[in-house]
Amino acid sequence: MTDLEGKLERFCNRCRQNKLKITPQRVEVYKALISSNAHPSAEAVYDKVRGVLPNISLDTVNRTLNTLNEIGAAFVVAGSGDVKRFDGNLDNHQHFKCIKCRKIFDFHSEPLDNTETLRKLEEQFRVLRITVYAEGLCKGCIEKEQN
Amino acid sequence: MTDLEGKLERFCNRCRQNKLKITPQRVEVYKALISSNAHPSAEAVYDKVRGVLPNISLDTVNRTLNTLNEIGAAFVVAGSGDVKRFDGNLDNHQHFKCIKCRKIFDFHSEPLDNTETLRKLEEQFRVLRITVYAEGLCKGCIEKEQN
DNA sequence: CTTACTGCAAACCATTTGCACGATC
DNA sequence: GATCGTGCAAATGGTTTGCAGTAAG
Repeated sequence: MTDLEGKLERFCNRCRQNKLKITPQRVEVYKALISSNAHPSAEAVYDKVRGVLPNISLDTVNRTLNTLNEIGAAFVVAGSGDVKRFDGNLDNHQHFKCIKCRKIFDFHSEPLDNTETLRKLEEQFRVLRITVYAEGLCKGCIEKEQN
Repeated sequence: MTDLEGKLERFCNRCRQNKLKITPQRVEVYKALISSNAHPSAEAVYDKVRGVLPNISLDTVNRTLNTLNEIGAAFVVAGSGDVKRFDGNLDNHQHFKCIKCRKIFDFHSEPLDNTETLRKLEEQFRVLRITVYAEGLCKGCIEKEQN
C-alpha cells in the first residue's frame, strides 16, 4: 500500500499546485478511480465512493472527475460515442474497447514514441495527448456469438 | 466528379447488400458527409442537407449517420467527450483534435499496420477498427493564446 | 403490395449549472 | 474570515424512440 500512499501524496501536491482544496470527496473519488482498472464511468465511481461517503452526490463526482482531467491527474478515455469513461492510470498505454460488452482492456505498444509521426505532428500542433484506440469484440463476446 | 459518382455507386451497392432502401435522404446525408473534411456533427450535416432537402429532420440525419456507421460506409470519430462527429473518409488516417476550437485535423502514419502490436491484439480480440487519436492545440489557437 | 423509412413529438439520459450552505485553508 | 467545494434541484442538450403516414422495392 506504499504505492497508494505515494500516489495520494503526489495527488495532493498536484492539487495544491493548482490551488485546489483537499476535500474528502476529492480524495475518495481519486482513490476510487486509481483502484479500478475498469475505466469506470462517473456513475460507477459514484457507486464505489458512496460506500465510503454515503452523502456524496453524483454531481460532485462528475465535477471532480472533470477536475482531475483538467489538472492531469486522470483523463477521459478516448472512444466513440457512449458515456464518458475515466482512467487514473497515467502510464503510457492503449485501450481496446469491446463494442458488445463495453469492457475496456489495456494494451501496450510504443507505436508513436519513436516514430517520425509524433515529430511531424509537433511541427504543426502542441500535442498534449496521443493514444491508440482500438475497437472490436473481446474473446468472451466472440464465444457468446457462436451460440 | 467521377470520384463522387464512383463513391455513390459503391455506397448504393453497400446499401443493397444490407437490404437498405435508397432514399433521397440517405443519399444526401452520405453526399454531405463525404464532401466535408470537417468531421461534421449530426447537426452540421443536417444544416448542409437542408439546403437540398429542406424538409429533412434532424432525427433522420442522426439515424442515417448511425446506419452509415453500422454498414461501414462511415464511422464515428474517436475522441473524448463532446458531441459525436462523423467521418466518411474510409482511407486509413488519424485524427488530431484541437481542444480549444474543436477542429479535427487528419494526419497520416502507419504506426500499426506493420507492427507486432496489431498481431498481438488479434490473438486476443477481433479487431474491427484501430485509430490513433491525438489531442492538443492547433497553430491558430496557440497564436490566439499568446495575446 | 409489402417492407422499410421519414417526420414529428415526446422521452431519455448523461452531464452541467445556479444557488445557498458548509468545509477548507 | 475569505474562498472554494458540495449537495440539491432544475435545466440543458444531444441522441433515441414510438407511432402514424409515406415512399421504395
